Amino acid sequence: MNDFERRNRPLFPISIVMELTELTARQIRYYEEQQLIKPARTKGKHRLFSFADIDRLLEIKSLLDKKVNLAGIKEIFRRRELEEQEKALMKLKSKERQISDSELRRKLVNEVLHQKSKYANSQIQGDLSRFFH
Amino acid sequence: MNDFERRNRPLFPISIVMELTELTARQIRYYEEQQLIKPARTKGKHRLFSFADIDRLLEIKSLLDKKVNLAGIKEIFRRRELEEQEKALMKLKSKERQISDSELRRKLVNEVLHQKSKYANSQIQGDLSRFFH
DNA sequence: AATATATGTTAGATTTTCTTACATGAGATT
DNA sequence: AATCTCATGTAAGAAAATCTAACATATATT
Repeated sequence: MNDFERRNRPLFPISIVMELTELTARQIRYYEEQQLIKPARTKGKHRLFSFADIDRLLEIKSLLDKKVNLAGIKEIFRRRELEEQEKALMKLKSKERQISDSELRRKLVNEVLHQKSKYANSQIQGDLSRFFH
Repeated sequence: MNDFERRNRPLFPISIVMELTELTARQIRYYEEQQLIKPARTKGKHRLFSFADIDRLLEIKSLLDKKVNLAGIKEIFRRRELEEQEKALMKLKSKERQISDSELRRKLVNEVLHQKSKYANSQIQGDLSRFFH
């Protein structure tokens, strides 16, 4: 289980989340209705919250304190997610570059080891060849 | 909130603990009956488990796999708790010793600063006193 | 004044958990 | 072999927790 899975694993019933966040059930459900959080559900439709959900709720609370309305909070979250996607993409690309770099290096080493250099048939080799055999 | 409080905070309903430990409700309740765990309760008597409880349950499971019976597991837990109490005591004592050491140091410094040294009225001071005032 | 937003409250239905009691399979004991 | 003990399964009925939906309301916005 990686960090992402640990943070997003559904674990907590609403009663515990109420305690941890000092929000009412009504507030929590309303924020879900407004799509600021998407807690998991049991088979019986009871909500199950993750650590990530709780963090979000705490942030919602703090932003509401700063008079940001729910639309604003939603937008803030949306932007952060875009940023994070962006970052993930950059990371992926950088990994791809790394891979192709190392691939390139591997090929070059291979060529050198097997004398498949571009210059294998070049003037230079021709020029030097008289010193061999 | 310190580490102890974090590990012992009642958070999880039995359904989640069942998932995390792969134990049945019957098993979990039975282990409680045998006093191997003591989960907290809500006002309405529903069990609430902490991270520490979950760790214990996983250990119970692993020991049962090794054919240790519940009495054995209980004894193992009891011994570990005694050891831990022991350690906590040693730590406390060492802290006390530290405190009395620093107290002693403070007093010595105080004495030196205020010329309350044993030697304040010694020959030596008497000898040097003629060079002053 | 009318509207929108965020939250409170209540009611009835559904889900989850509780306790208690009886059942059972595998080993240990007689 | 019969009996006992231990750990677990299963079922029933009660109680607690959560759900959704609806209506209520205070404050801010238009």
